[in-house]
Amino acid sequence: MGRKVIDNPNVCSLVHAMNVIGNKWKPILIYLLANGSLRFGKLLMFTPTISKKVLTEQLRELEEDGIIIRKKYAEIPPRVEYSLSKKGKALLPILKSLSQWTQDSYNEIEFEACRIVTL
Amino acid sequence: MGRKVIDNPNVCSLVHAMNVIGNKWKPILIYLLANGSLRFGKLLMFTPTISKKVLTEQLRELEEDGIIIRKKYAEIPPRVEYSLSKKGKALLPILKSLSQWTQDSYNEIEFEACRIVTL
DNA sequence: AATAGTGGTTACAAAATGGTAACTAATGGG
DNA sequence: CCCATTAGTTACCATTTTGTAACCACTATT
Repeated sequence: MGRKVIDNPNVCSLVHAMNVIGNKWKPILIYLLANGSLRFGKLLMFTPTISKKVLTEQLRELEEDGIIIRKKYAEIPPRVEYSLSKKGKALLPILKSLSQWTQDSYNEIEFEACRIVTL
Repeated sequence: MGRKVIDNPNVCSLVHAMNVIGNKWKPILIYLLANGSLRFGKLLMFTPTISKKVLTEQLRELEEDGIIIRKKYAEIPPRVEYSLSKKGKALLPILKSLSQWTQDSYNEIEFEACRIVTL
């Protein structure tokens, strides 16, 4: 009589979604790209305290998962533009509703800690 | 000329939401409680490979964040029932749409890895 | 007196994630 | 020949997260 397992495709898909977007930086990066493409340098500026290394890693993973598109121009100095793919854009309303959920569920004081993190 | 910062309340709230649900076990636990309360032992059984220690930690954090309710009965052997709070229930449609997003965006092969994890 | 059952706790270890600082490649301009 | 610019890479380290195994408290049952 072994341990029961999850074979629920909904739970499985949810786990997958979390693997794709559920970490410290990815939802922020996706949100930043909501209004169009941005260059590496801009993403670095707009994402406070992220390092080049970690930004590169996160962008690579998002690209692998088909969330963003990386367009490299053959210029010197280099120019690279990141934008949301169709999959990525489909995520926006969901991220918006998550954001809204926080705003509906917690008052200012309760998530003050978050404000500090992002200042 | 310092680095720019995020003061967007939407991004901030999204970060908060991810702090609350964006890890390996929490979305699964919330999903498991979608259809009513479950005892500690059942949650342990239905969440493959989670350890008692980690399950306890996750449940405590979800309780602190107001997502679940812990009801302890004064019985021997002990009985503890976990259920979703109002905040927790409000999360369900969002988790469902995340799950749906995966199912719309990735084919079976692409998230086969996830199936293996949950078997 | 020993054991089972439930919901934990504890000390410890391993793995995953995130961070720092220095370095690189390629080219135009002074 | 040196410097600036951009988008990285590299080696190394710190922190956070997750996991393992043993133990505990309380009572009923054998």
